[in-house]
Amino acid sequence: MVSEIRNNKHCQCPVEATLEVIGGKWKPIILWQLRTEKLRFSGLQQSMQGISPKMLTKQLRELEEDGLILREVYPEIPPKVEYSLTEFGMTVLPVLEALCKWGVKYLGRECVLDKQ
Amino acid sequence: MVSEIRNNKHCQCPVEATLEVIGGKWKPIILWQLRTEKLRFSGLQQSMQGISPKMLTKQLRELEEDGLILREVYPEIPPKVEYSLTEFGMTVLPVLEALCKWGVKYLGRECVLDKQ
DNA sequence: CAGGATCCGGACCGATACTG
DNA sequence: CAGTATCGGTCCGGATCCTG
Repeated sequence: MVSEIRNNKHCQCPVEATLEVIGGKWKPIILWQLRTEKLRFSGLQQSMQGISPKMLTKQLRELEEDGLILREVYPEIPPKVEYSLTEFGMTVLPVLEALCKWGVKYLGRECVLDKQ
Repeated sequence: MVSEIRNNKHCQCPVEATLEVIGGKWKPIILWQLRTEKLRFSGLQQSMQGISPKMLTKQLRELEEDGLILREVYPEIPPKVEYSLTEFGMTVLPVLEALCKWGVKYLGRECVLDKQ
């Protein structure tokens, strides 16, 4: 199923595959929020300024399909759903940190250029 | 200029900024191709199965704006243009390798799942 | 050779309203 | 509370044709 999606998008290349998984607009933030704690849907929504429920749902489902996060539903009224990183999901954190580190360098460099 | 683009896309976050820079569909491949050698437009086009000239141009211009690659025009007829990595562009290679490494893990895991 | 111009479908993504 | 449904705008990216 997941591989079908991948194949549709011609993702033989590991780099592209990774970008498909974590490259979604909100996915890095979601993963980062879940790094230290389980969060509920509303918790995530609040911690991410202004994301629409539709988008949040979509990104969460994709991350779940890709095995990075776990979705736990508690059969209660009102409903309660908790999201957390899987073990595999945690393996992506160093990648995010690498991206972040380079991003800092890039943004800093950009400012220098702007001042010239 | 670059920062305006960035700001339009709300890129305060270093991770997102990085993804904007290298997240383009063909950009990782371009950067990877230029890792070891200068290449001409046609050379790049051949090494990347089926990219249209429009897209290649666009991605190259963006990478140039972001300071990752250098565009050298030789005033000849017929025209000759060579693309190469800048020093700054080389600093992104380890990031690509991190993405690649995790991608291999992800794709391998995916195959395992598919066989079950 | 290295692209620019144009057209177009579809994906991405936001806003809003509604529901079990 | 945790979503779904619907609408609509923007942009990505491919195909095709054209040019200095």
